[in-house]
Amino acid sequence: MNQTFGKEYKLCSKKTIEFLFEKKKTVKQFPFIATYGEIELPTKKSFQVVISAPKRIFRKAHDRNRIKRLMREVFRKKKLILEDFLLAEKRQIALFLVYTNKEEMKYTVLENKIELLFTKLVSELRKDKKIDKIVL
RNA sequence: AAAGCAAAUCAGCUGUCGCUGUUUCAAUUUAUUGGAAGAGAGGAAAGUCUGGGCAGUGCAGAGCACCGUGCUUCCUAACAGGAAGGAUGACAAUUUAAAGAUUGACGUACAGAAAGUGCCACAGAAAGGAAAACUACUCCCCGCAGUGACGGAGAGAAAAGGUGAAAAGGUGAGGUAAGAGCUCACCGUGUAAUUGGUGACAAUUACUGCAAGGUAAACCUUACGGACUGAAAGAUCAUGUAAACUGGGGUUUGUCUGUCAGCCGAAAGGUGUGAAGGCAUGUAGGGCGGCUCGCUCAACUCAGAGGGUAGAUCGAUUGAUCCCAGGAGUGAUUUUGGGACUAGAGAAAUGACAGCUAUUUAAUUCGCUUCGGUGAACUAAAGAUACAGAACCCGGCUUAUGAUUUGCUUUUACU
Repeated sequence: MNQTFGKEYKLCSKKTIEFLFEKKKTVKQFPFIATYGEIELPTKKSFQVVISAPKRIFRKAHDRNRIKRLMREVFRKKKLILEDFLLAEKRQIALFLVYTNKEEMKYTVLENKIELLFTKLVSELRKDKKIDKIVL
């Protein structure tokens, strides 16, 4: 199926990012930390994401570029896990993904890790919905 | 073969999946979907150290302060950049009795120290005062159990020793009690003239002298130059409202004009109440990079218009551009002709994976060998890797860097 990962998946709105960090719902799977939240987005895609490598750890610009490219690549390959779930449920989320390791890791390792992260995230989202129903 | 310098290039191909612009085709739901073609990081994109373009703010002008630069001529849009030249420094070689001279590659923040102020530690007798006598030197006088390589007092003397980064021109000769630019020769240094050079400066000649140092990346003086901010600059559009913006009226005092209205007069004219205009002037306030002189604005009111919102578009890539050829110039550079369009993102694209080719390392075999190595074949492993990612654009400087290719120079080996 579709593996494209274009501009529409990119989260740029400062307001949305502020909203994410107010809520502070996170899922951890080394070497990633994902902060997420449900919100209505100005796009037809089911999620938008910020991909980040901290400047504190990676001083050189080309190192940061390398990490972000790897993260974007594995995200693109594995995003269907998340996207299929969200499409089925007809929900939209915003996501802020941070790389926390101090060194570059191999592509195949990262591919497995992101898969684990997505499955965790999906189960968390299921729980959230149950809680919402109870409240309602 | 090695080293140095200069220049060029940052691999390519195939497959799968993607990213950002551009052009284009098709479909429909008319703003979306799908497809095709072609483009997509650097020599430093870095440091943000400099010079400009561009933009905004400010600006009558002058002085001071502040900052920068500092041999000459040239190049350039400009420069703290570059080219050519001059001077100078220590080093090496040659030469000389020595001082010095010549050559070479390298370095120089290379204006002024008789405008003034400050500083020059330690050592040393003396370190800036036309200075200084410690040892040793010379002369003269005195003393003595001692007649000395003795002791004391005076004078001369900066040549010798010692200290120091530096001791007051150097070397040789004369001279002298001993010495001293005291005198002479050569050299150095200062001043002046002449000649050569666009000039920095050089050469020659003459002369007074040689007691009067260094430090200005210490203050300072002098010549020249310099507004400040920075693309998150700034412009336009959508929404429809501020204290910022634009326009009108109003805004100190005096005096003049006699244009308009008013008043007096039959009129000529007068008056100077209001309006208008000209000139002069005062005070408190705002503005003019930090200060001074000086200049300039108007408080209030009415109307127009608009702010925020990391929104969209422009700014933004056709330019002091790049490539090739010819001409000018020692060169930096410039000029003529022809050709090219070569990233334009926006929390920031240019990628990931797999395979092959180059190459590197190791082992084996064969050839050559000065026995150090070296060339070829084959096998295995690694396998495009250094420094590093455009953020408005150019010129430079500095720093970081692995390879491959080409040219020049030097050294070594062989012919």
